[in-house]
Amino acid sequence: MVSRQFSFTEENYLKAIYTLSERNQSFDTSTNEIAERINTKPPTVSDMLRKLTEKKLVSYEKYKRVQLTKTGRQVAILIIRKHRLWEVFLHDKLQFAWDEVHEVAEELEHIHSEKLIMSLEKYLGYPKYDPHGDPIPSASGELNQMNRIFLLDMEEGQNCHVVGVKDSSTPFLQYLQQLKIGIGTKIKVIEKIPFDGSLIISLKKGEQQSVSKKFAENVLVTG
Amino acid sequence: MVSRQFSFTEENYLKAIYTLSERNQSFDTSTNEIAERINTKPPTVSDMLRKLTEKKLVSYEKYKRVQLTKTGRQVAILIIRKHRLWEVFLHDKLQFAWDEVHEVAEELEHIHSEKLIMSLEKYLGYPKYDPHGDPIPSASGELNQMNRIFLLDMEEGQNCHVVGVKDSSTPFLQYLQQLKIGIGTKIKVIEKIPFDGSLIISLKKGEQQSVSKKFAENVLVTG
DNA sequence: ACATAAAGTTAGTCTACCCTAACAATTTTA
DNA sequence: TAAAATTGTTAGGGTAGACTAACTTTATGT
Repeated sequence: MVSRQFSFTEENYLKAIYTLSERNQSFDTSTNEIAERINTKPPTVSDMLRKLTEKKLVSYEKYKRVQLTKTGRQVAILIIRKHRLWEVFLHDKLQFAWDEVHEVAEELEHIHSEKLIMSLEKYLGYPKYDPHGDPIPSASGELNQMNRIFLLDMEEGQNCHVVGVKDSSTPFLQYLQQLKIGIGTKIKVIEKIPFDGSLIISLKKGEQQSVSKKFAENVLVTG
Repeated sequence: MVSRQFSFTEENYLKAIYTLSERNQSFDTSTNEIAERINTKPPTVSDMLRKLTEKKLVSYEKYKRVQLTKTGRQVAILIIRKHRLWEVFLHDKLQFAWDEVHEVAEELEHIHSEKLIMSLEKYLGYPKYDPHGDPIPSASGELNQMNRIFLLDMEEGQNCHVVGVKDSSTPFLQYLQQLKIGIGTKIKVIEKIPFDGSLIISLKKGEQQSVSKKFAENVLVTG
């Protein structure tokens, strides 16, 4: 099995390549994108890509774009699994706020112990999603994507509940908290204003409020 | 406050120096002792000692013995605090066995987050001792030592309960498990055999058994 | 299309941490 | 107390991961 064999740094590269690849739906990424994401300079990334290529974790030819190999993707997904399980622990058990879990999980995700993560998962009750609504991969690396759409794409009169966010910056998460919107919050779309794309929504009986287009395109709900 | 400023490696050196210093009651230690404990070679230790001296974490002159400074000791104790709290977590919450907690805690102890460790401590109910019976330092670095003696030093007829072990090797911990002896187990010393130093003890009503001198000098009990 | 901009790589350094071989200081012991 | 043994340091070198400066390849724009 895949375990114990990669350095802290290598793991971070794999995770970055995975995340960046997922978002460009060409499923690949570039030297500069990686450099920016992990706060290094492009030459450092070039070096690491050579190394990861030798280890058959990425497929890469110089001056071209990078892609994870099957093995590389597997490793990346297991790190993300650990990251998200730790986020659940921090939020559910230690009462960390939505916007505080990420930073600590960045460190915890590198703890190498198969048994630890299996026990943690059991202890947390086999959660399917992390506090931001992102799905938690299974031990075998499967990731069950839910049918998620943006709040913006809901029709008037429809009900839904929040399952995640696109933007997970602190200001946005704090705004959500202020609006008392979190994972699981039920929302009904009352009206969509064509003029500026804003929405009038209600949270519980009677509590209506208006949210901007920008807000609505950063909230993920079940369709 | 002391936080975030030391590398994984530096933290391991400080912890090793602390532990070794405590056991030689001269409260200092030597290059070779450190090298052996952290599996490096003496020259590597020499280098690191120079570095730690510059950072005022140890007081040290070359060819002499090393001692932690007040700051150095404080840092070491906070790492030990983290180590032991994680051990409690692994044992109490994730059901890790006595002899499985140490290795994983070696990694977890280096997670840098004041808030994490304070929350964890609260979540665990402010435990005073880890699963091996070693005391957990407070956030301010105080360590309340209990009045512990070896089982060997008990008198015939006396009652006590187990609070820790001296040897924490896997074979010993597994033997303890087999004997159904753990932290908190109540023991009555029935008889001490002068010939070989072995003891006859009883755990509950009637369940008597014999344990060797070697065994009895590795079990810590309240006196 | 070809000059220029953008992206990516190579070359040469740097620091942290580790090593072996050789040497120096200290402690032990005859 | 002086030779031998132990302990500790210095010198020189290695690898991982980072950097800047200079160069090469690919993409872009009129």
